[in-house]
Amino acid sequence: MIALVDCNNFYCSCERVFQPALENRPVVVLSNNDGCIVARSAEVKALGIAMGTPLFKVRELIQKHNIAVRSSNYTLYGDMSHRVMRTLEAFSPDVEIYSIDEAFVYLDGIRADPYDYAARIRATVSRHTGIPVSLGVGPTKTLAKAANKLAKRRHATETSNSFVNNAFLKNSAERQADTETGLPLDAVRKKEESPTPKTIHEGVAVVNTPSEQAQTLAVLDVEDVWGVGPRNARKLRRAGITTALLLRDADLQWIRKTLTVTGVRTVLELRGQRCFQADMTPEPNRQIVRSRSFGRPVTRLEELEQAVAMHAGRAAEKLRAQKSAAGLVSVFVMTNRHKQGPQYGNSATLKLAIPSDATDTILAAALKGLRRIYRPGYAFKKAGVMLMDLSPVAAAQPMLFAELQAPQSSPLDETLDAVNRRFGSQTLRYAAVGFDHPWAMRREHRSPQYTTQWSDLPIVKVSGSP
DNA sequence: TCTGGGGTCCTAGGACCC
DNA sequence: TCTGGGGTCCTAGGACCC
Repeated sequence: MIALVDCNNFYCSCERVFQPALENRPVVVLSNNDGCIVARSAEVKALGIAMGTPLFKVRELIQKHNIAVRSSNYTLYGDMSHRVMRTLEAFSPDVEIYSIDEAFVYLDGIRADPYDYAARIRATVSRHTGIPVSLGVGPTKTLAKAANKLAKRRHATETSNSFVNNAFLKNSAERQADTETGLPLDAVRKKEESPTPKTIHEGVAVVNTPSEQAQTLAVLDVEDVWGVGPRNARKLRRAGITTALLLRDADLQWIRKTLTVTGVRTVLELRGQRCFQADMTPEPNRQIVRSRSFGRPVTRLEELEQAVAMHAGRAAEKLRAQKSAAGLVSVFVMTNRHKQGPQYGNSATLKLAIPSDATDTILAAALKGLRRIYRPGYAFKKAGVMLMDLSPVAAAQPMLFAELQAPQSSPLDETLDAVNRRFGSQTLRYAAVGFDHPWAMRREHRSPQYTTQWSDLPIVKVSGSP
């Protein structure tokens, strides 16, 4: 069996751990530049604010419901994620970290009852980190994902009842029935009690026996299946496949034709056959991208150069961290497509004579590319650097006639990385990055870096003490 | 005023090889 | 008059994930 552990509203939960006053308040966390809402507490979801909504569109709702707003604080979230993952590793030798807030925990060889074990994991993560998690357990990754959806619904029912209109808890069939019958929500909720009382409770769901599988998939909308995106969901719905159960039982030939092999794998996984293997030791990335929107429009080449130099430097750091060298350096700029006015976007890709991980080489290539694509008279919104054709440093292939004496790694970069690891990113940087960045990202609501900055440590006041 | 960032995999079609 | 068959590699674009 495989358990999918998913942190609930992860970024919001991180904020709450260090500011308990947020506990019973609706909370949102914003994307870079404070642009969109990328994380919502249960209360906010219940208000119907969608993932990815631009902040300026819901200003009034935020006022009205006293929603707490935070800029994203990736230093904090990254550290909290690490703590959660370390805790999980105590429960199984095989933990696959899938994203910042999710991990597959393999329970093969673990004797305990899966439900009890999952409940213990949940309680321990909560005690060690303060982060609430949901666990879905099933024989394949896709079924574990499905079980997790069920576990989350249950959890949400328990925590957000004061905000209700729990429309999002039910699948569309039930949503429909609900408006038709006009039944009070509580009555509706009783109808959807778990298949077997013990298998779904308190943020944990186990989907194992054939009947558990069928009952779970029957109440899951087809778009909620892992691997089915909005495009394919529309195709499936047009063909009458509206639930995960109908997808599971669909004709494989037809699926192959309509959704390619990716779809076939998903269907087989729903049938209990493992197609997505465990991946405990992730391969290095095949491509590295660093880009940011600007806090305000940028028109001058010099400012773009500083931004591109910064992205090139950070991309190179990431490259060195995974011990790769890049063969191709690409740079891109674009204007704001949401705005009136002349639009322009372009990219340039340069091939390095020898694959390199050196900041100076990559930075020089990126700036060269930028000067090639820059056009005056445009208000740029975003710039970025992309590294491709990556290979392990040890195996870097020089071109036949290139000079061979190029060093594999520069002592300068090694020092730069060491200093920045210790004193923080960008402590030491190339002069091309510059100093004042009026175009820098906006983060007006950022919380302190509680766990990674001495100066930001939370202070505990004991009552009665000064 | 204000609209994120970073990835992967698959396929079709073109270019090319013998 | 007649114009094969089989293969690889690369890339752009689409779809998905968080």
